[in-house]
Amino acid sequence: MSQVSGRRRAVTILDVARAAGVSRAAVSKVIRDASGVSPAMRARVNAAVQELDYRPSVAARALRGASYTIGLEVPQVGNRFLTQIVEGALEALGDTRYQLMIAPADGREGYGAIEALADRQVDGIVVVSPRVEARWLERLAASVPVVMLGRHDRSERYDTVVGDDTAGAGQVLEHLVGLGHRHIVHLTEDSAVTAIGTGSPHTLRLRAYEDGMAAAGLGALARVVRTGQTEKSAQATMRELLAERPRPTAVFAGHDQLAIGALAAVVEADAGREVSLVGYDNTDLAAHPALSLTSVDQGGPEMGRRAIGMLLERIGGRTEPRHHVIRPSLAVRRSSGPPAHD
Amino acid sequence: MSQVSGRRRAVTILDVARAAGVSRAAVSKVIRDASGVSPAMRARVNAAVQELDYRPSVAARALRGASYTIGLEVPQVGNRFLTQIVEGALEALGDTRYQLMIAPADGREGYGAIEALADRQVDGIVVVSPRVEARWLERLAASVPVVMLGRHDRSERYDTVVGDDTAGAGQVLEHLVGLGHRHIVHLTEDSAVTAIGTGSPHTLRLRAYEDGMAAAGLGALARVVRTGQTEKSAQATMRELLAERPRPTAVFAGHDQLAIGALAAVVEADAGREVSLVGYDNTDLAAHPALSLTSVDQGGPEMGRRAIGMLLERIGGRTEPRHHVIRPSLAVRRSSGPPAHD
DNA sequence: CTGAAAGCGCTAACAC
DNA sequence: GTGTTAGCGCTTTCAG
Repeated sequence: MSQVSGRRRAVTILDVARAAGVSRAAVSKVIRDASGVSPAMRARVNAAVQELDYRPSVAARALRGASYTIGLEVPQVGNRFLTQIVEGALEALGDTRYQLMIAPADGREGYGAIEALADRQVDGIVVVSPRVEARWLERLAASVPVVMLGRHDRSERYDTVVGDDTAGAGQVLEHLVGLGHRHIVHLTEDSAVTAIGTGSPHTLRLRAYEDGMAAAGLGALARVVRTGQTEKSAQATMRELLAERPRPTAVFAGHDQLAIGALAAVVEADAGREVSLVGYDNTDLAAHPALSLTSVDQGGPEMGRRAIGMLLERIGGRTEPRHHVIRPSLAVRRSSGPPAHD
Repeated sequence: MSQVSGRRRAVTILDVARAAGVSRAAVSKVIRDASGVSPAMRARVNAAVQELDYRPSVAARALRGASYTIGLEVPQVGNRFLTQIVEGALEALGDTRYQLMIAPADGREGYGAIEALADRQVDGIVVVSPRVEARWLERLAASVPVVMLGRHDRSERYDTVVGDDTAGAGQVLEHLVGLGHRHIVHLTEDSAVTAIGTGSPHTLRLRAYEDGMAAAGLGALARVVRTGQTEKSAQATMRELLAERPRPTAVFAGHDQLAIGALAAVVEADAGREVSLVGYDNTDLAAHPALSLTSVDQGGPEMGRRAIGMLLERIGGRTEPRHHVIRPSLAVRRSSGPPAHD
């Protein structure tokens, strides 16, 4: 009806049809460039579209078919690693007709953001939060193509893209042990994150840490310290570690955000030369010379690109699941070095 | 009809109505908790909703009325300042029934992301990119509530939230001049950004820089250096500045990302004590002890919160425009100090 | 090659 | 208080 609070009604396909003196169906064909339209009609319709500045309603389209929207659920907008994934995804979407929509799940627990995406009839969903039940995800995947990032358990219903967390953490351990460290602490998020079945990346990193310590004959020295998921809490936890005597000589953080928080405590205590620090994700910040954080690169942008690629394949009709594993590599920087005292 | 490539058809309101033995309208009323439903019916319907795991289609709803979606257009997903805005926005959306959807405009120029949002029938749009023509925005605002962030020119059609860039940059100049600096360079993005009418934040910061220099009797020493929008390019530009003799003693960067890039060059050259650096935005990184960057805080989260507040008011019916200005404050840290040699 | 008509899932009038 | 009905804007058979 009339405009709500002075809002203008949008131009519809009917307006265009009338202006061009053709049927709605004809307009529809032209804008989708479907076959079966004469050049003359195409020209008339296009002119009318231009003239009226017509834009098809995605909602109406979605009701019939596709919304040309890819949804990406992210647990935390501020997370640099996720940001890299998004950049890769955008790149892969490039000039397809699909638009990326990011639904932030910040704070609110549960599946709200993912459901919001599904409710909006997106054509495919990339899920990043690892705290999602596999069952639930399978149900979701029954109605819309899904690719899950960073989850190791495989499903018949959805695709996955993961880094090889075991290998990555293994490289860290080799590096630190190789430098001569023995008192190596693993700093990771509280157990909620490492307890999600065996599939969570952080669980695997934790296992690999324990295995690596054991393999180096340091099993008895292995020590896992939990902290919150923010930089601030990692900083606070690291302060406590630095107050201990003897101090651990190296800390392997579960991800860069924790590592960067820990680094803050190290800088405060001016203990840079005494304790080595290694992160995971090789966030762009890690390379900053003021931080120079040794970190495992697991190719965030590549993950994003791959995820989109798989989704587009699914949308295109593929039904067999695919699972892609990315090989990580360690970027060694100044935050790690030989222990000060042997 | 039947499922596309094995995809399950979603439960519709009709399924629920049948299961509950009532009409579709009744179901609709219950799920929107509109008035005029008996407790008994409400119970039956709710049971059926649970049973079938029914979720209303947002697309279908949008066709009639609201999509309960707020769109936020961001020019760059990796930008920490934008991230803060998003966090504020999420907070303000809290437990309203509105869902935030972020449309990243990364890279692609033009209004693609904003249009994508509008096409998807969002109930309101927050626009962050300052490179948008006022005209175009006014047209958009005629069909959907819009609030524009960081733009100084006022419109009758849309709301705005801005920091007082002139005051913020003024504080920086006072700070640096007060410390005794005379060779103060302003590092800002290439002219495309500072040339968008008089409304762009960066134009105002630039003006305030020039005015501040002049007011301090340093007009002749004023020097504006342009760089790209990435950390890397700021770093490269800063390297060149550091290679000059005499070096500038202070650099005021147009925003933290540039400042952080510049800081990388400073750290590389080990010139930390010789050149002061000030940023703008007071990004969370600025507070990190390894960077400790002096920066202007313009309340990103507050901007996000305010923007959402205004949008909800518009959606609620307000039609007169509102424009909100946030007072910035300077966070002084170790990156700025008195010049080494006078 | 073109147009008429049915219907996607939902809401809002309006009858009953 | 409850159900019927007419669309919202678009795509898609299916006749012509």
